[in-house]
Amino acid sequence: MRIGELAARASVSVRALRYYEEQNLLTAERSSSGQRHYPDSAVDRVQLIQHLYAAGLTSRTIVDLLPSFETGEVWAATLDRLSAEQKRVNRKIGELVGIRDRLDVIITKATEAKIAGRSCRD
Amino acid sequence: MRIGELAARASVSVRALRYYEEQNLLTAERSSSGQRHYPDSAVDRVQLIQHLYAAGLTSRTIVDLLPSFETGEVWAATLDRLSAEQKRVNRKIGELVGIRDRLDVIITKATEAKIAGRSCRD
DNA sequence: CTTGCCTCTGACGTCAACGTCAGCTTTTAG
DNA sequence: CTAAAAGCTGACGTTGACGTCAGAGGCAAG
Repeated sequence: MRIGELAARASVSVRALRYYEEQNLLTAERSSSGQRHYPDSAVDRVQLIQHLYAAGLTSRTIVDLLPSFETGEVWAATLDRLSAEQKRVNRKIGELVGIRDRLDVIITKATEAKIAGRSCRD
Repeated sequence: MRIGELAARASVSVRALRYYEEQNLLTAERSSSGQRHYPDSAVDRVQLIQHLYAAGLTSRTIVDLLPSFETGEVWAATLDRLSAEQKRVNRKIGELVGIRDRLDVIITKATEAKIAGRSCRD
């Protein structure tokens, strides 16, 4: 498939896909006229990349760790980085859960007060 | 306390504190010579701000929602935004847990392979 | 053929949360 | 008193993941 279709199927912009290629996160076959052509598997790859970005990993880190995600094979030197990222992600989950709980408390209180007709201004 | 001490106690930079003031997230008394003076409670406030940033909230959003966090009192219009942020945070937690689990699988496999002496290159 | 959409390669723009530097005043330690 | 440390106000720099625009070429439909 060409870049537009991949962008649509993976829900990212065309620009993002070209950027991923620039960062060596994604490769493409080229047609004789220079257009990029991707296999179906590229959709999953792009979505994985998106999830890793969302988890706070940088392009540089993703480029190092992506092979491990796809092959399951891990170099010894990579294992440390994987563990480091795991710890980082776990810390971030903790932070987010903390905020979510505070939001829960506030929202619950406000909703109860609303039902009771108190302390919820307009 | 002055800005340097607050920065140290809240583990942020002096620049960050001035930036928070610029964004109306933090106010300070001024001495006659113009120096900022903060109450002890500012430490907690700054740490809360940091956590909200870490949760992916923007300055604009924090400035709107911070009063709710501190007073527990919620305007009706604010309640929707709080819920929206809560949903966003919950989605993000889900994403992070997904990544963490994939990291778990990879690391566990790699570690077992290492123990067994297989598929962990150097 | 040509119209209209897709794609290409640069290359500059954006946005948020600060970092950093300059030049100056205030406070503190000895 | 004096020098170092800390504070002040602009104002420009940084970083990452793209957005956007210009100018040119490619491709299926009528």
